[in-house]
Amino acid sequence: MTKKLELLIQLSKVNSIISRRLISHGLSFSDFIILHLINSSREKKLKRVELAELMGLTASGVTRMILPLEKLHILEKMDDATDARAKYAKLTKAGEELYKDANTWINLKIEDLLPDVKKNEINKILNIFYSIKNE
Amino acid sequence: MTKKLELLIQLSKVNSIISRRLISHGLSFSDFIILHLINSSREKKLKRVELAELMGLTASGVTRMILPLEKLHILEKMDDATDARAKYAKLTKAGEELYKDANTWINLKIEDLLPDVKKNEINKILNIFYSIKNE
DNA sequence: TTATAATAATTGACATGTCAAGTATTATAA
DNA sequence: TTATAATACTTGACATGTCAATTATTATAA
Repeated sequence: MTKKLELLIQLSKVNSIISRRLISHGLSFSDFIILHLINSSREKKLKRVELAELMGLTASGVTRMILPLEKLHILEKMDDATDARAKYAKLTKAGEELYKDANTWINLKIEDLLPDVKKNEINKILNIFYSIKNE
Repeated sequence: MTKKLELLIQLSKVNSIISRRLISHGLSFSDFIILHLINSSREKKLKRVELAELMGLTASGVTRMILPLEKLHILEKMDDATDARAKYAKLTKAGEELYKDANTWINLKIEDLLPDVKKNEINKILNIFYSIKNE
């Protein structure tokens, strides 16, 4: 078997494990990623297409992920001033609080999952990941 | 933001991209992984719990993944001689052919996705992945 | 301009899982 | 033995996506 295939199989396994273990404050790990990406963006708001690109999902998937977060008033819609097609998602006040709490908890949990990984190892892996383009 | 969180977010993204791009011969990448793990096992058969452990899924998820593959006669059930609870999944003749073809195609595609990754880099990443235990 | 193409988002139908509970069987401790 | 716990698997109800088609709007080329 090729090493690269083994790598992708283990990556899939790790992703499943991570997704099941990093659930907190009523948020799936994917939910948390959405909050995190919005909070980290320059203007604290992101369009569906931007989230889709950042997460490697389809725009459709993002629409479906965002919907329940809006219902729970964790995210809110915002129109784009110059493009009537686009809709931004941004954190509500409650969303910001929730994100802060979840972020603290998740980072502790991650330290637990990956205790001995060196920063330069992480950077090497990230460079490989960044090289994988979405089509 | 912590580097480790960034790593897990990118891992999730890469997993999504991989899952959408490595579809072949009517098999999802997860389907292919099942076939691959069975084919790579010593006795060319695996129980649901074994597959679940190897893939980082729940036994329930494995049951649901295997069902359509059995319907298509790609996999077949086998009873365990010494434990009436257990059911093995093994490749049918058609399943073996399908696996061979998909394996060739997928390895080419992977070479495309990860052209410049060195073997020793892969081994380092694998060691990190192997250290992440499923509870 | 104005027709044509491209982009942003959503929707219906479905795939691929999870979790909690249930069934059947096997292992263990009294 | 035999009651109790543990294991292997499945199922109902639901979450989290995909793909293909559709609507609305914006960009581009003639």
